[in-house]
Amino acid sequence: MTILPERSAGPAIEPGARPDSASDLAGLAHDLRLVCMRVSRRVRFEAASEIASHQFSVLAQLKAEPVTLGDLADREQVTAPSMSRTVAGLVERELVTRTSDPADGRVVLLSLSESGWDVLRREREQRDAWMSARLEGLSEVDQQILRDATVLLAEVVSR
Amino acid sequence: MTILPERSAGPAIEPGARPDSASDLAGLAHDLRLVCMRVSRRVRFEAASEIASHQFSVLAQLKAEPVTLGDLADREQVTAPSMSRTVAGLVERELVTRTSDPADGRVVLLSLSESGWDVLRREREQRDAWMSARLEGLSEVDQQILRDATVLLAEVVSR
DNA sequence: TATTGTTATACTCTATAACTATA
DNA sequence: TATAGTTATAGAGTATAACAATA
Repeated sequence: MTILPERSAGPAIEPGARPDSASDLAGLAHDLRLVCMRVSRRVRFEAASEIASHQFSVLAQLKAEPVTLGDLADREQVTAPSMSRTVAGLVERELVTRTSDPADGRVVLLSLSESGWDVLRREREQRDAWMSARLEGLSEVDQQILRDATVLLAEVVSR
Repeated sequence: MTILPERSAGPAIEPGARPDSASDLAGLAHDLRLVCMRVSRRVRFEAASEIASHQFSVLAQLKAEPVTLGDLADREQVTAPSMSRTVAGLVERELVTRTSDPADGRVVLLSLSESGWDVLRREREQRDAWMSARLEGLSEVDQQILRDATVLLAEVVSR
């Protein structure tokens, strides 16, 4: 039995024309993808944000280490001019710091400021709070299922 | 042991300053949210699309039944003028059909055209293909874990 | 001469305000 | 007079093309 609509097997997408096949991998792929995207969408919509989505995404890229503008553009799949502008806004808001690469004068290294960390932390807390509210009251057994699934998902998504 | 970075417990977000607590619900919420959002992001980035994200989102809203412009705007969390314009583009591309509500002359009912269904179907197939490729080769046990988790996630996200 | 990044310009998506048509 | 939707106008984000600085 399929819990989510629009199965990928067969040409029919219309309601009522869905084959029953949660036991095949394609069916799992569809249902799992859809539910993940629903989580993502609702988190983005319902966890009130103080920063635009594309800006937050850039901040998140700077968590681990300073990144060049070109790398940022690649990771976010936008052009260099576009990223240049986004970064300029973040620098103006003092969420991101620009430094020159001592080894190559052309390169600009971008890193998070203290305020940038603060924004990132608050945003994360709000998003996690939304998710925590959803999981509230789940049995230990169900929690363990989700824990195991999280490990699996993290593995397969890294492929 | 936490598999994903940036735990929500405690003030520290910096790498290396993460407490170990995958056994609490907050930790699960964080890890699960993050992996769902990663799936969503990679699907949107890597499953090549023939249609812009916000346009696709509107098409998806029209799957079940005709929807008014105002309802569409609410669901997509944009203003009516913005949705009016988005819909105008979809109507011009003949992916969406406009009809008048026989009961109320002010209301515009929007529904999917045949081409709209085609686009939706192709997009869904590409996204599912991406996800299927990730799940390829998973053991039956692991598949069952993900199936159970999908059911659980669908339930809690509906809350 | 090639590469990194910015500036110039145009197009799209979004918003608020003002307008039209219908109830 | 209130509601559903559109048009007018402006503010961002993004793209391509042209430019500046450095390697």
